[in-house]
Amino acid sequence: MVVASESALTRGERTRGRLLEAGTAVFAERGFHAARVDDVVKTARISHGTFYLYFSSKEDLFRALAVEVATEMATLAGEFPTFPPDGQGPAAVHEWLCRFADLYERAGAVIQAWTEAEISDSEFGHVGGKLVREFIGHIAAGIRPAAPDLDALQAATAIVAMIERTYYLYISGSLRADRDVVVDILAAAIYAGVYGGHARSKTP
Amino acid sequence: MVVASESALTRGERTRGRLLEAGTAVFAERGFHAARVDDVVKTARISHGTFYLYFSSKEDLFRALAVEVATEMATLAGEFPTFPPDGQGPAAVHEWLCRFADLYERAGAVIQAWTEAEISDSEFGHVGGKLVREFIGHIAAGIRPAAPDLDALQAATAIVAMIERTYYLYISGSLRADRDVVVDILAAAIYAGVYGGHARSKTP
Amino acid sequence: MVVASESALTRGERTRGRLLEAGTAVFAERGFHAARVDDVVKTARISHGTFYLYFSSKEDLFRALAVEVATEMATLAGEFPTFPPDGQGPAAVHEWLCRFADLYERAGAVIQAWTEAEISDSEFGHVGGKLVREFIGHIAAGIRPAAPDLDALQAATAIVAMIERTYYLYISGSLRADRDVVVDILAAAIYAGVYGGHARSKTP
Amino acid sequence: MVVASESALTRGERTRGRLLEAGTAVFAERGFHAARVDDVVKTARISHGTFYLYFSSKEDLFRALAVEVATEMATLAGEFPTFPPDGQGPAAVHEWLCRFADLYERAGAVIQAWTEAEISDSEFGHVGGKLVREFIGHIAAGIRPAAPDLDALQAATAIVAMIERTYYLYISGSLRADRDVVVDILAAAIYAGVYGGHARSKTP
DNA sequence: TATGAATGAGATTTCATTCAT
DNA sequence: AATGAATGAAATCTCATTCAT
Repeated sequence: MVVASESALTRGERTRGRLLEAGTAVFAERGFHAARVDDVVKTARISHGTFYLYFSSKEDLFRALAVEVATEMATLAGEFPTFPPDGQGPAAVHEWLCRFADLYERAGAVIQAWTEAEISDSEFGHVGGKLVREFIGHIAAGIRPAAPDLDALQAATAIVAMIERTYYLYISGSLRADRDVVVDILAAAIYAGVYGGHARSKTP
Repeated sequence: MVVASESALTRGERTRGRLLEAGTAVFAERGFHAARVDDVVKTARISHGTFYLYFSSKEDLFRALAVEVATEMATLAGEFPTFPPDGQGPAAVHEWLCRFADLYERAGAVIQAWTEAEISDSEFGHVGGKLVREFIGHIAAGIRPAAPDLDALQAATAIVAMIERTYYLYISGSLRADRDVVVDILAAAIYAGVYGGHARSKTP
Repeated sequence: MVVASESALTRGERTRGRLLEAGTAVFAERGFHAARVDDVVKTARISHGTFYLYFSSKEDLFRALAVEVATEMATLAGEFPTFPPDGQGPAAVHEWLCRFADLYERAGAVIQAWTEAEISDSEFGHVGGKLVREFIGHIAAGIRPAAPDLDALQAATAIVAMIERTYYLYISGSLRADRDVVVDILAAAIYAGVYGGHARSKTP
Repeated sequence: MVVASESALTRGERTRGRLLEAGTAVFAERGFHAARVDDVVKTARISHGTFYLYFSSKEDLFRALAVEVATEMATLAGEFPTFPPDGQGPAAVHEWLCRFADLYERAGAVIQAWTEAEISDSEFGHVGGKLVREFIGHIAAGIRPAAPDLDALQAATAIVAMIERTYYLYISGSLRADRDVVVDILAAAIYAGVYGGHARSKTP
């Protein structure tokens, strides 16, 4: 029998995909420890048994998600714009921050859960630490030309910390501000830090 | 009858204190969800039964610790130095950051656990959000005189986010830097942001 | 494919059934409060975990049993014979009392436990009260034609109370009498009460 | 110092008395198994330690209460009026049933708890069985002269069962009737059973 | 490839009882 | 005679994982 291959994915690949999606949703809602495999399989509408055909454990599912996110993060970090020394190019940073916001909105939950998992499990901690250092390195490379007199690595550290936690506060609802405002806050702070001037808000 | 050594604390108060201490240690080591009451009572060297004389559940113990930490945080925030408009007073901020570091070193675990608990439990989330906004408000009050042309609340948001996450990265080991360096990074970044200049590191 | 022995019950249904049976036995032996889930699962030869797949708690298992018993009780009550006005038909009451005895022997434990549960839990109390009133109503309907001059509902109340507690005394061993004798006592008492005469015992 | 002995009871006796009172109340409200020593000492407003100065265990307290009740029961049973053969003396039975009602109202809880305790503990069971047989014996002695042709012991069994459970249904709220009506129902049923006639209700 | 019933180790919580004061 | 903090055995319940179908 000839089946028109409408879908490029095998059944197994689709099941795996649904589990990854469900995992993202459940880890987002409940965090790593509080998330139960039961929640994941109910969300994905598959059985417990099937779960273990694709992932060897709850941790394994998380690892898979974390790898996905880490890859996207690394890619995004590599695309952080190089600051020209003359203080030009604010639009590029602004646009990059928006892309970061998109990613964080989708994957912030996994990043949070990472933090949570990190405490007890050293493996994630190491991977996470490495990712953070890589991320900082990329940002440092971007700002170095603009301000050679400040320690780019140190400045980048502060910038990364600020970006991550500001988005977290935004997502968690602690900050009562619009997303545009958040992006502006961050852009302004980065400019102030790197160029020593006060970049004014873009959105009226 | 004269009592030789009148203890200032009753037996019960001492036991409660030991449980709070043990709780801090265990939440620090394992995080909120992974922490077991069993770990807490073993650390405090008391029995399971006694634990439930003082706290109705693991959540209840956490709540008590969180209130303690929140109080200390609020106090510290209220003592953030006011920036004189002439760019003086770096020493005061530096000293304040050191005090924050002390507090974070002691209580960071509870703050992390707070984040973790926040996801599923709305009560903590609300309290946490309120605390963050208060904290930001105090910092904003401190920097407002120095740079009236930037939105102090927005700047304070970025600063608080940066401070918190930078210390977190330091404590979690993702940053391979000394504590002095971390304090310097933050001080420099805050100065750059507020005064628009590059405050150079104190430690060579 | 032809399945050799198609079981009418799924595996799950059989497990649930075994738990209900085990519950009846354990509540019978130890009463409601003293019964431990551990006893039930050991009797049913299944694991603790499985128990909680079928019942959310010990109370829940009891509820299920109570519903079963209440249904049987209600059915039996509905079949109480109508007394012909001429004092005929002792055999029918005698036979009905035997059926009640059978039910009480099987389910008396649950009825006792009901009483026990009733004290603290209002839900069971209400259900139990309703069941008793229904039961009394059916008996009242049966005796009304025989003795229209006595308040059938009041007489039925006394009859039901007497039946229940007499069987209880018999089951609990307080009465040192054979079951046949117990049935005779009750039949005689009911006849005496309803027809105003002394129905003599059947067993010499 | 001379103390006017206003109270004939020592402090210890008063404490013991308060524990007995509290025990009655708590067993009444929660039943034997669900009653916690904590409830008893809180009700009596004494400490856990003191409880164990007077009673060696929760069961011991119950035993003491049960003995009190059993004694009162036995006394009351001994005062059941003798039925004259001519069908006179309804007033005496009516009055006796009222006294039983008083006792049951005060001590019914202990009687219920007895039933509950009986299941697991054989000692109480035996004592309870003996009490019931004694009780039945006294009632049998009372009705024997009235109706020599019926087996007085069997009739008494039915009467006792009926009385006990009817009051129970009344106390537990399953019966929605006034106490006077309950007494009347029982009196009527006893008369009908013993004299073979329909004794009509006393209360209009 | 999929199912879902079953498992059992381990977590939380309760409460009768003891003991130092 | 009284206190109440502390105990610990035992009970309830959860959930990641396995396994027979």
